[in-house]
Amino acid sequence: MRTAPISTPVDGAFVHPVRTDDDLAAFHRWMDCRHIIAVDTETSGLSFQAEARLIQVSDATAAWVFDAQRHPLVVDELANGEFTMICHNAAFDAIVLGRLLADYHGEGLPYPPVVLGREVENLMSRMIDTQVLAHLVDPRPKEDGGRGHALKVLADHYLGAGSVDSQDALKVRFRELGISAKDGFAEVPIWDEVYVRYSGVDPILTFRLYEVLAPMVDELGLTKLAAFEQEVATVCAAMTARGIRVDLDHARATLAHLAEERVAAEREASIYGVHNVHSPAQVAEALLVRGVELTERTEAGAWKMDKAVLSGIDDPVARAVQKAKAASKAASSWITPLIEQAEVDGRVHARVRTVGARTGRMSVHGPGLQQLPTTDWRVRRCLVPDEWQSIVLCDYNQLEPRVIAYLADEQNLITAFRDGVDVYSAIAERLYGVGFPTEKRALAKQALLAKIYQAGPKRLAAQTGVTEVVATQTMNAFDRAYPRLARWSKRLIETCKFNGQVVTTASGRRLPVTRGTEYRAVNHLTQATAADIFKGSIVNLARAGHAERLLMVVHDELVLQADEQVAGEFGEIVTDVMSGVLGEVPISALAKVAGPSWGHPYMPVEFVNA
DNA sequence: TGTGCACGCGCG
DNA sequence: AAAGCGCGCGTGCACA
Repeated sequence: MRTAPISTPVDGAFVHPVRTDDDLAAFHRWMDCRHIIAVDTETSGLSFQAEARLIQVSDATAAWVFDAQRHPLVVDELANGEFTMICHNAAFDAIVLGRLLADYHGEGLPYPPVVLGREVENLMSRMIDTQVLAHLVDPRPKEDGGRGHALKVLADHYLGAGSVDSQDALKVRFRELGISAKDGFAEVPIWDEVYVRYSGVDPILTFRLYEVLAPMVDELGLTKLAAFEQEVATVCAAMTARGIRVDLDHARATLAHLAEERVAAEREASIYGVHNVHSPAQVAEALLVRGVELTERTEAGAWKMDKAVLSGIDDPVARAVQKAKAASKAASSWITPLIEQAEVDGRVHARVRTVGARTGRMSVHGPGLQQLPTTDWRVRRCLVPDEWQSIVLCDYNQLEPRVIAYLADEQNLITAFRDGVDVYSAIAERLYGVGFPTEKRALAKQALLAKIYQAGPKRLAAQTGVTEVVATQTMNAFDRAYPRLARWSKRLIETCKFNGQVVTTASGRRLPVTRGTEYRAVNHLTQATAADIFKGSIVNLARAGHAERLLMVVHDELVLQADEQVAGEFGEIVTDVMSGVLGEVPISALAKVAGPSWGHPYMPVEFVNA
């Protein structure tokens, strides 16, 4: 008995539920000799351990839909087949399928991290991600004049307007069934016709999207870059699957301390009438009442009440508000997410968007491990290595300054890098002469960063505390001391204004130029080139056979774990992999053995031995 | 109740 | 003529 196919709003496309032996036989006849298919999964939610509900396999017109919990052999076939799998956001599906495989192989929760990582790596290595391809063709997010990279908008654009939105259709269906939008994906009956229809439509659109994007990728000269991104994504998906162990005892104890700190500071603030420290309007009001002069306004015209403003106000209200906000920030932005997002295995499995930024930089979320504070060591202290392992941190030395020196062919900077001297001191020396006052080093450093970010004197002044006049003099002196850098930036911006729609990095990565903000191209080119170098180190680490040691990536830093006894040597191996040259510019990295937690290098000495 | 914007703040 | 780039994510607040 065959189950009746379900029609779809997509032209010529049908969805075949696989519920009987005859359905399965028909699927196998369809699959025979295929070398490329689209794969998608539906889950009960978006968290790492969300339950798999449906698995969909398709070409451009036919989708086959499986009950994920009832078809172990299909998952095995996907994992061990010879075909390529097209997915939209492949890491998500690879992890869902990898967890199913671990289940079927009798691993059960919690999965051994390395086993799960290998399943995911194997699956990922045979997937092509249309989200990545779309990003390479046009990396602009919605908020930045682009389309973003959601399946729906990409289908609309590349396959013709009016494509169906499965998410919207499903939300309507959830409402019909009387289920909240939040719980819909967990509670909608597996064989609900609407659910199955739209679950099948997604891989069909993904397959069609691939057929359009693949030739574009080739025509734009992005074939090699796409393969490179694929390797990066494979390493990062396996890293997510393995996760990082959380010291939950330490996390809970820290949370309690932070609550005490917050309560004490809030009590202090409430004496002065501030009952909500997170309401800038209320804080401003309380300060004005106390006769404090406010000058800065926000974009929307309200009184600016950020850290920079508050720290410049000598008043108990400002101090109490800052203290309360700091404690609350640490608790709700980091410690609580670490506790809540730790899975049954006691680990966080942060996801990596390998093409997260429009520059090709990666971003991490769920939780956002790239933003953990460096000043409050208690937060990173919550993340610990596996048994008998030691955390090792390896980061590039001044990667972006080296990159911009290379791009601009600025010999006056390149010389400093080649000589291996402290580059910020070298800049200060060029600006202020031998024996410059030590505090000038920080100004010189910020001046270089200002060139990288295309900041002006106003910003440099605010950042460093010098007057705007001094900041202007500094920037001018910088341009005289590094004339090739100044000329390169100026020419790049002019070229972009004249005929620039897109600039490309050496890897071929496309960086669209937005009219009116052509100056950003200087930063985009620098940041994107640095991102390519960083990703190269990940690929090389994998090729050297050490990818399984990777715990997290933070823009120019690799967080790894290694056997305690060899952690120091391992750090050297990794920094060797990371190091190299960019033209004449040496690219170097430094390893640090952190030991029992990611937070240890950030602790004051008296804590380390305690 | 859910959503989007403004603001703030952490990182590189 | 002048321009601080790139993210994730929490709270407050207005509005559907």
